[in-house]
Amino acid sequence: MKLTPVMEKFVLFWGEMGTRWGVNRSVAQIHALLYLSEKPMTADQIQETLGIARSNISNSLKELQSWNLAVLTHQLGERKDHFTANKEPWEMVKTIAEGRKTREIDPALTMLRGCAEDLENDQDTPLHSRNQILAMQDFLDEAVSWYDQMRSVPTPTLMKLMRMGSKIVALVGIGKSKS
Amino acid sequence: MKLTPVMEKFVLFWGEMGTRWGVNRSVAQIHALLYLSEKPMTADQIQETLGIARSNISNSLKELQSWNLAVLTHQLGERKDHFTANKEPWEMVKTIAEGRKTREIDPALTMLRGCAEDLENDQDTPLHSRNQILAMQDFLDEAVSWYDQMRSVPTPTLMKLMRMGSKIVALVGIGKSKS
DNA sequence: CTGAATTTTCTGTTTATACAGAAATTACCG
DNA sequence: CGGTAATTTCTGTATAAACAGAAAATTCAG
Repeated sequence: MKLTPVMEKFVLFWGEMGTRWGVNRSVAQIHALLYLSEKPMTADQIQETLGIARSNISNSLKELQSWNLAVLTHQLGERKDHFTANKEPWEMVKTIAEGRKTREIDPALTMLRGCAEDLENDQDTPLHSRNQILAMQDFLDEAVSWYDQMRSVPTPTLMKLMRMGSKIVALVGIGKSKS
Repeated sequence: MKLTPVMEKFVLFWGEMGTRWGVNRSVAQIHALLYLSEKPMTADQIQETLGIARSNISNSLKELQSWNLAVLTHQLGERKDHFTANKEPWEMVKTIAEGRKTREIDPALTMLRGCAEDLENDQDTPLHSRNQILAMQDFLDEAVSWYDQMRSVPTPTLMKLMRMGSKIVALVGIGKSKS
């Protein structure tokens, strides 16, 4: 697939973007390409389009699959593996959120719970530091509990919630009365 | 300041965490340390505690300041610069969100707007790809508009909203009736 | 079972980032 | 206007990640 200048601009920027979020450039570029592409692409097609080494494509696709950001599909009568990405930005964000939660937030909570346990028989850690650690744990616990609930809310509902913006505050009636 | 084992565990983990989010280890460690510390710390104290080079501390503090995650304070009668971090997890997250928005989302939107402009006089880009680019722009526009509204909501209100979890969906009456 | 197509793993190279130590600059005291 | 404390910038080095090409392994058709 030949990229038009606009598509190239998009793919390159997405690649740069990725690096800032701890994703490597190739992975992000391939993801952008699949996002733009109407049809599933083979590793060879990706290679021709982006001009990066075949082995990198393979590893990057594996990485994208592990995040559920790319899925392997088969085309009728074709032997090669084809890959697609979800085309809905909202679903994409949800997928990324899910990945980051399991890879980063959950381990962080495990660590924090470990800290909390250690603190029970610890006379040395200053009170303020103890409290800070526990406060972080509480915060993440709450955030995860919120996330777990929102996860089950269907995307169209989430979209509506988002479009309400801060109007939601008045609607649920908090902030005006002291509670 | 001497770190107890628990504090060390926290700081080290935070450092690892940072690398996954595109922040370098030293920066994240220093931030964690300031988060734990009751009193503002000098660069020298940080150096003694974490054992990383003086120059790194300097650069890392500059980085943290550019994110508003560390602020320079002066202690009475002390000549050295002292640094503190916000101790509230919520405020911390808000600060990070603000930084990422201006550094990453805003430029992304600028790029996308540029693409949209280019697309006006572009006959080559396939329809599907056009639509994907525009869909991403719409999504980010909406997300930013939502964020701009939420930014002005006071933290305690945000906390209450979060504690409501998905109950909020029923309260605002969406999802049940078709709209 | 053989051979071609396809994908993955392996190995060395390049590139970018993190980092330390020294030098230089800046700020502040008497 | 020195002199010293404090901080930042500069320069080289070490480390880790990204990457390419080749080799190996796997898959599938006939």
